[in-house]
Amino acid sequence: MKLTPVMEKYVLHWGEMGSRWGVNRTVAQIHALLYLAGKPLTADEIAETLGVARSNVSTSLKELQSWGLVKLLHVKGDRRDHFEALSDLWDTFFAIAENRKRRELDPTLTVLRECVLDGNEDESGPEVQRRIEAVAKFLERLLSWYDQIRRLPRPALIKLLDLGAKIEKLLGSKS
Amino acid sequence: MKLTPVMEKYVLHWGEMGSRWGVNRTVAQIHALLYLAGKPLTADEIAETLGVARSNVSTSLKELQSWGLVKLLHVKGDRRDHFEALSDLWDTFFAIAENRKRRELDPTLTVLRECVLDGNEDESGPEVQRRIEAVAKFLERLLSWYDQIRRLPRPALIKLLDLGAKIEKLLGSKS
DNA sequence: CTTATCTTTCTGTTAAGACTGAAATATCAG
DNA sequence: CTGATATTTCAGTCTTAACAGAAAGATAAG
Repeated sequence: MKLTPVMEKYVLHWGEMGSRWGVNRTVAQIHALLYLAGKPLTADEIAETLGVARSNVSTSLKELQSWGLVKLLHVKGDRRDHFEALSDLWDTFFAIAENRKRRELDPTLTVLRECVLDGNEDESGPEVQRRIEAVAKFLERLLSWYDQIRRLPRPALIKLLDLGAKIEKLLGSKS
Repeated sequence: MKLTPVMEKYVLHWGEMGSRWGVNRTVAQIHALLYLAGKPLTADEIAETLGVARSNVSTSLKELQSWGLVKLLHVKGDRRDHFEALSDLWDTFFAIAENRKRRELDPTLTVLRECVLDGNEDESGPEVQRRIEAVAKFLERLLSWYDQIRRLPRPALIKLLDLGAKIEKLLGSKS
């Protein structure tokens, strides 16, 4: 698959952003490529297009699949695996958010709770304990909000987004 | 400054999370330490407490200040600089969000817009252009929402958070 | 069963960036 | 101005993680 200048720019930038977000550059590039391609590609095509080792593509695809961002499928009359990215951006967004939450936020919350529990038999005065509890509470609040928002039907989500700060009026009147 | 077991656990975990989020581990640890300390510390105290080089602390503090997460202040009768973390969690949250947005999302949006503009003289059919535009629009929407939410007065923010999915009802009735 | 094709795992290399310790610079007191 | 103290910059070392290439492992066709 040949990349046009714009496609290349998009793919390269996505890779760059990926590495800032703790995502392997190649993984991000592959995801970008699959998203743009809009049709299933084989691992070989990907490797050739991006100029990376075949083995690297294999590993990256596995990771993308584990994140649920890429699906494996087969094309009739072809033995090779083909790969395709999610096309819906909201699905993509939540897939990423969900994974990051699970890998980063959830463990943090666990540790924070442990810290709160251990607080009693620790010499770090009440002030420190209060601070740690505050962080725990803050994270819990944020996560529980996210969990609820995530389940909203798509139209409600969009409405909420488009409403923006005007939400303030609604809040004021109702609660 | 001596760390109790709980404080150490908190600081170490925060450092660990930092590195996952693309933040230097030491930077994150220092921030955690300052948050827990609740009083201004000197660079030397920090270096000794965390067991890292003094120079490393200097660089990290500079970064934390540039993010607006840590303030420099002086204690009467002491020539040394003292450092203190923001104590309000919402302020901290938005300081971090704001910086990440500026460093990561804004540049991405710029690139996406360039891609859309360059799309005309590019050979990558209309389907690819449509996809890139979709991403640009999605990001724009998200960012504009964030910009508005960020400005909400604290109580409104909390109300919004506590409301969670019940927001759906409000949305349905009003718009 | 055998061969051809495709995929994954493994190991050594390389590159990026964090970190240290030393040297340089700045700031204040006397 | 001089000495003492505090801070920053810099150059080299060390660590970590991405990556390529080779080898091993699957899987399907014939």
